[in-house]
Amino acid sequence: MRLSCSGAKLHGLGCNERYTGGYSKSCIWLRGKDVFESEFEKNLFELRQEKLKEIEKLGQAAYPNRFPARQDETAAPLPKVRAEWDKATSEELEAQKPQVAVAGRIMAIRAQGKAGFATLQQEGARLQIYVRLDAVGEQGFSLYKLLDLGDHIGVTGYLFRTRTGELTVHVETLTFLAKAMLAMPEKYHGLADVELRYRQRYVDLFANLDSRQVFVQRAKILRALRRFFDDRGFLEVETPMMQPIAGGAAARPFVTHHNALDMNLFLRIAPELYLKRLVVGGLDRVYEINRNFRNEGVSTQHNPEFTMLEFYQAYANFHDLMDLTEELIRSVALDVNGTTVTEFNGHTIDLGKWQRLTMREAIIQFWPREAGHKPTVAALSATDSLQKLLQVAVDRLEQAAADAGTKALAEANPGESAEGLARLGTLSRAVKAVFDDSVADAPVGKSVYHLFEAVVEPFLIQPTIIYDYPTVVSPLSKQRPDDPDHVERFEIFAGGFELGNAFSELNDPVEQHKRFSQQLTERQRGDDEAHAMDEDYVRALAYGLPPTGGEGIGIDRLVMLLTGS
RNA sequence: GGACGCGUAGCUCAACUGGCAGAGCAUUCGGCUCUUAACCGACAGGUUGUAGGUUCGAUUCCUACCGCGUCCA
Repeated sequence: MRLSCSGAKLHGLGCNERYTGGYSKSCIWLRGKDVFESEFEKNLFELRQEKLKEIEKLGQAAYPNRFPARQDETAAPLPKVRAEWDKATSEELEAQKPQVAVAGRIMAIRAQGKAGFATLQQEGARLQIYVRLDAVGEQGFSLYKLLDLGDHIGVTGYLFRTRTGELTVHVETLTFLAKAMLAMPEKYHGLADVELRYRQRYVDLFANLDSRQVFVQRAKILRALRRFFDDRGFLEVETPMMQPIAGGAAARPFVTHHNALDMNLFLRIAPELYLKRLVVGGLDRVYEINRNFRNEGVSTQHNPEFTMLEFYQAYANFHDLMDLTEELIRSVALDVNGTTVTEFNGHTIDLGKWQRLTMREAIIQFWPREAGHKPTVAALSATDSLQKLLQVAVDRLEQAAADAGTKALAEANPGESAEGLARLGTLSRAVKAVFDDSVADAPVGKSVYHLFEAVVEPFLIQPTIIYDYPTVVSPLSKQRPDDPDHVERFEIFAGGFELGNAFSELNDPVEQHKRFSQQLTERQRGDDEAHAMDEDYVRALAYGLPPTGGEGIGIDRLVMLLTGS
């Protein structure tokens, strides 16, 4: 049940830091007969092939094997040149005439008769080159004239500054490296089409430097996470991606087929049950950073595959994990950004300052004033009092939403009230849904949980730990010794969404079997995301799982939060 | 699944109340030896998402479908 009870939640929003090409039905390069997306592209491709032949006639290979630009160095040549010489003055360059050899993709090209400029890009860095007929010779200049936006070339020459002060390579030799056979995105607006940006991530990457930056930041975050766990004696492991029973979360799985065994397998929705099997086996501290797959809608804000960190620590409980989590988020933020403060969705969020609330405290604290008097803990603990409470709340919220609508119509200046109106509309619908669900024979804990999701979760902007979860929505968590209706579980929130989920692991095989059976009941009541029975997991617990705390954190969301994307 | 919006040249976008479908960039050709959204000149580029309807006439109005976006579920 790591991340989380409404399967769609945790992997929501921009998974835009990963390569995600290929979900579209639209024409894809080299698939079937639709090689080209238009006549224009087809003509361009043919034209560029002609140009390639011309380039070969100049004695250059169309697809050479290498460009010897200091390949032994650890840093790429072009960014290195920029770093080394960016501050050198025109006079210093004039005196030294530093020889350089750089390669890159042509991102801009401006020819003017017998001379011209181009901008090369490598590893996100750019450097201008200046090509003159009298410096590169007839053959070199003929090659320059055959170049297109997007081509890869290598040049040697010396550095200087132009009249406008830009660091530039005065080219002496030009080496053709590879041709762009398709048109680059429009140079001013760039690649704007969002769907294209996702489908053709490779274009987005070289065309939009901020797109590249998210990859770099993501790698930093993953390094920081691994360092954090490695330093604390955790072992990184990889558990099965294909599972006979897709457990550990509430979500619909993808199905695949194993031919030799002639059996269906599921792509995992969570690694949880396998990681705890490892703890049974004596790997006391383990973590895994890997993909999960959940069979739901596809959009730019919703990816069916997403990355999750899960970790387990034997002899720890959920209190220990609260401390560890705060430390983890704080230290990763400091590692990556040098500060715990981040800007996200117009909010300033301090990942170094946490508050802790029980679920019922949070509902009381965030209770919308339009919904009437704040409820009491007692009212949130029994089915009939909760239903009465919800009935009043729904009536008040619907009335408030209607009043706000009338008022907005009456006022000439909608601006601020429109926002309040949207909030009230959303709130009243969400609470109404909880009310409608609670009327049946649903357990009170489930309604409280859904009420929390409706009135609290979207408003948890600053980092918050919510604990005391109802047992009924937590089939893998250990009950509180003093209150069997609640479990030792917490979730972490920031920026208005769930970031992670943790609990003291249920390690009593008899109780675990009972919980799985309860889930089967929920499934029969129509909850097709309720957990399936996993007898082998119960068997593993029967060998003895030490008291253990476990947690899952959604990496894509953490990246969004830390990069403000 | 619902509401609203959008769909016009390769890209970004115009086109009044229904009256000859346009611009910038990119492409092609010509000119230009310090440009940088280079500039100047010329050519080319279109089944206005698809199918139907209203009309003398539809990019424009109507209906259905397809695709995309935003909000909601």
